[in-house]
Amino acid sequence: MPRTVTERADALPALAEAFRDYGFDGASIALISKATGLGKGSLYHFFPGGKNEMLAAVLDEIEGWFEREVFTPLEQAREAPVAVAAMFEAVMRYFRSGARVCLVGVMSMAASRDPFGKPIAAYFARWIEALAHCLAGHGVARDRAVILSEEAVAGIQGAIVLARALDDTDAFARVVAQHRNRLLGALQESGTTA
Amino acid sequence: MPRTVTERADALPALAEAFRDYGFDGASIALISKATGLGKGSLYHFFPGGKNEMLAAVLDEIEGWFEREVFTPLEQAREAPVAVAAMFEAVMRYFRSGARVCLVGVMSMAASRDPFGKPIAAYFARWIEALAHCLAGHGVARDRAVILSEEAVAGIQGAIVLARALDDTDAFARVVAQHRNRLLGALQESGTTA
DNA sequence: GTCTATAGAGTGATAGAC
DNA sequence: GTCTATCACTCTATAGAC
Repeated sequence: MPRTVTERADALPALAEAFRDYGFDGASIALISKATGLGKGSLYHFFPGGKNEMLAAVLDEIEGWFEREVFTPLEQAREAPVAVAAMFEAVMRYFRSGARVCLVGVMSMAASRDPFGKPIAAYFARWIEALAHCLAGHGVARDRAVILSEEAVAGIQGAIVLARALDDTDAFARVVAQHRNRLLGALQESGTTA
Repeated sequence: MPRTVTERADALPALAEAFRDYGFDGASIALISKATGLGKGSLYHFFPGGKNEMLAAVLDEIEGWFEREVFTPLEQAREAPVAVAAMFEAVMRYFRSGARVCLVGVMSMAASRDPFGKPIAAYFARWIEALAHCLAGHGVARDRAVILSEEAVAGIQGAIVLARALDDTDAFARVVAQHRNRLLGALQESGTTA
């Protein structure tokens, strides 16, 4: 009967999806069990800390994904315009044009966020920092790079809210494109071409 | 023992606060009862539809407030720059510089939103429409007015997410100021001064 | 036997509804 | 206050891998 040799990490995508779809409070253990295909026994074996540990693991995986796919590429970029464009493409794909919510963003507004305040803050701070570093490294004044980055990251979060509210992924695409063009424009003005 | 002459409307502010602070799922009837000072009996007397009806009433009140304080003033504005500036001031106050979440925005991302999809969509559509009308009425090209408005409304929502995540109301102020200045700049360019 | 992954009955507490 | 359903979580039992 046992021994399906499942690893804890294998459950994370389904877990993340459950939290995204139903929220932290809304995702009951019964629902999570169904979503992951894991019995309660396995769930509590892998996550002895219960739901909190499950969410912590999911947030950690998300942070890891962004670190690899977004933050590091931005910081190591040789050509800022290419890196910035790539970031926006990655974000469009990841959030499915606003049809998929940002779990970190959702948790930042939830009451149940308290135990997760640090990873949540770190995610956004890291994103802004990486983007600003990329801009500043290519001639944009540091102060301006930071405010532009804050604005873009906030804009992406807001675009998700808008797209979900209006049930309109085009709205997401339009808003995100505005921010992309603004950043690319700032890079062009500031001119260190490579 | 009864007859404290409370009206249903009197409970709405406390109800709204409870939903904002704990989320729809997180706000239990027991908690709501304490927050409003109303017993369960009174709550179900005023809101026979239970929690769903409570949230619907709160969303309706919020929509009413924005209609009076934000949407209508924008549409009837004689001087667009003044009206736009006033909108941003009202928003800064209402959301307490990002310390207070937008209940409509939060609900747009929640799974429990299903029954509330229409008022949620209407709130954002109305906001964008009123703002775009104000801009377009003062010389900004219609298409540009719409995308600028979408971007600003999304930006405000994103600024709330960011401020909560970073626990930094200054970030909210900075991002919102960027959007305010962009709209005021667009009005200045387009020039029909009144 | 020991260890790990599994299923799921059973725990008390608390939910929303009336 | 009373109802039933469901909550997060615990525990026992067990099946294979060593």
